[in-house]
Amino acid sequence: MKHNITSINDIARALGVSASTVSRALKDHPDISRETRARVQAFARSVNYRPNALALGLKQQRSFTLGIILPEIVHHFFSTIISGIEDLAYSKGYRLMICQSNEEFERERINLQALLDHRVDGLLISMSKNTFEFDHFKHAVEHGLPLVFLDRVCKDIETDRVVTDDFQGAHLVTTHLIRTGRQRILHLAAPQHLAIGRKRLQGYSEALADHNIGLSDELILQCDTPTQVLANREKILSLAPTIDGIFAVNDFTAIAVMQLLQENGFVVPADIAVAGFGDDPIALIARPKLTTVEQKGYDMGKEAVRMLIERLENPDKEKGFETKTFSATLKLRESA
Amino acid sequence: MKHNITSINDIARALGVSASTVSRALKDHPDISRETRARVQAFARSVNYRPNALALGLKQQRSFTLGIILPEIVHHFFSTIISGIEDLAYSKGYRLMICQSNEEFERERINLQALLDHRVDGLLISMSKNTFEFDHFKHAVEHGLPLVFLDRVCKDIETDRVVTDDFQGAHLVTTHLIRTGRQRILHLAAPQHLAIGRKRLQGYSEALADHNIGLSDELILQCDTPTQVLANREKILSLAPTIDGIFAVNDFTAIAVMQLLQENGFVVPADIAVAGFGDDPIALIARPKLTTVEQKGYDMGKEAVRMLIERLENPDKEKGFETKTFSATLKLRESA
DNA sequence: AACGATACCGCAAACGTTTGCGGTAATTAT
DNA sequence: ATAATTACCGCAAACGTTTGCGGTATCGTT
Repeated sequence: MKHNITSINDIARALGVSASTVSRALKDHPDISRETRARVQAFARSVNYRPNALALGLKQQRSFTLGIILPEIVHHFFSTIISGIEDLAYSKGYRLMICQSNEEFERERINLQALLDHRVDGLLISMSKNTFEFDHFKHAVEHGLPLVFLDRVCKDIETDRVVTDDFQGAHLVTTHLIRTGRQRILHLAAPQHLAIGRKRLQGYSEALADHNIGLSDELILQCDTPTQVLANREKILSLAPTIDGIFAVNDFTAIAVMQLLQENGFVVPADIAVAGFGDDPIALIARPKLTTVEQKGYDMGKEAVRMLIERLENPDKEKGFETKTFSATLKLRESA
Repeated sequence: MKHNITSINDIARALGVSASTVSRALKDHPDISRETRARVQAFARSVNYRPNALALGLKQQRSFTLGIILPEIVHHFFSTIISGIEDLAYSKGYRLMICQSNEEFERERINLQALLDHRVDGLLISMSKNTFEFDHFKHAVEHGLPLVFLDRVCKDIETDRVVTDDFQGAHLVTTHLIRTGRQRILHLAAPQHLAIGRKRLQGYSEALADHNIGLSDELILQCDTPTQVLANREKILSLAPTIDGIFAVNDFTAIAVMQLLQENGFVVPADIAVAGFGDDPIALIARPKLTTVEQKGYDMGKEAVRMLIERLENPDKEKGFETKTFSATLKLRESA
């Protein structure tokens, strides 16, 4: 609804000049006399004039808005990403339109379409777990829209990416488990169509191989949420007497399995060492405190939006796509 | 930058009709013949025509965008609020522009101004902890923009609100502590210019009074973050031998103080019972599991956006402002 | 005095969409 | 045959902003 907001046309009428004079005066354009500029600026201040971003966006073909699609906002890692994005975007004068896909392909597609309709200047996307088809991303990129994939990247689309060195992190933490005497390590894995799932499993596998420990299929379980820990409780408990370590693909899953073990008489880390991936705040709250791999959500978010804004503000600079890989850091605590 | 996106004008040229014909045909307007409507619609589909939301917004004076300002996105409670908002907004066809104030008044003010510039249809705001002056809210409301305050409300502005029954929750949990034998209960409070801080302290005070227990100023400490628990560690540890319960204003603070006590030889809940407010996932991760008051962020977010959209979609319905108060539920676990 | 240059402002089109209302041809009623 | 009505489409203005370019008055040079 019309909110009696003052426009350039209103100012023009009030001062008896044209809208183009007002527009130029507000920009301190030398074609407009100093006197007229001063009159217009003073009046604009007095009526709290603010340019309409919709009109500006239509005229300039820029909306100063970035579109973000993440799987789940409540997931701590994703909320730190958003926080990092928002902090830098705010300082650079960009607004954020944030959507969550809730791991649903269709919702991701519809949200992406809506962001395109709103003429966002660029996109930051972490792909849904259930996205197996990428035309919606292709469509966006074909429009020349800069897009940075974050964490959950789509390998079919050539574009900038910001990821954690999942392989390295998994390798580090598995190596740590082995070097502290663990030999039979269960890996609670993410779905393998996700790069992070694959790379963390690869890191785990390679670390075992590096220590001449054979890979055992029965020690790899797809289980990447607390809900799935519950769903797999019988399996996990039947394996428990035969293992001495667990590397879970994220902290929530690690803590869920740790608590399951503790509730069933196992002592962590004495009986079974447990490690996660993420270094969420819960890692410090859990007892024992969780050994995990730090994942720098905030910094990743900041870097992703920095890369995006660099493309937006240098559109003619033909720059090859980059993948920025954040190194993983092992956080040694009590659980492993 | 122009992304070669098809406009109504492009379709009009291609089909040899006028833009107004195309616009009407796309809306199945009876003034346009069936044959022309069919031709236009088929062509629009074939070129993936999508209306430009900026142009639509300018013309219709509606942007189908809601502005949200919250203190901190990484704070679990706020991320659940966003999730609730986003789920309902998505289903009703609204986009979200989300900003965080980082508890800074100036950033809240600038973010609010930017949302107004973008002509968001309505606002959902949880006030910054450091907001003591409300002209920026008044300015928004004076423009006739619907605004719903969430959780951290501003009492000087008449508008819709969604809150937790902080008083009731605090009363419930303090009563529980008393009824399980605790007599000297430390309250770790939020700043008193925040309604939630005041009401939770009031609930605590009233519960003590209800049980003929005198209120002691030395048992009220402003301390509402883990960082402040560290800052107040000497004070808390000097009080510890003289108290038998703690009611902290939020879960993070409760768990931080619980861990401080445990690290200094106290047993929870045997020596000192500890309760929080919020029922974040960390409540279940902490050991002992935290007794706390459930705060329904997701449902509050959903309700807030429902109220906002109801006003947007019924602008002529003169409806008094409401405050929806979500009841608090005590979650009894092991820490108290 | 005449001509050229400059200061200062406004016209009009454009971005993309919607819609009130008018024009014209075809159809229907008298 | 003529008048009235209707179907179907387009013109033009509007939402709010920007900007290329032209008009006019004033000033400076010859």
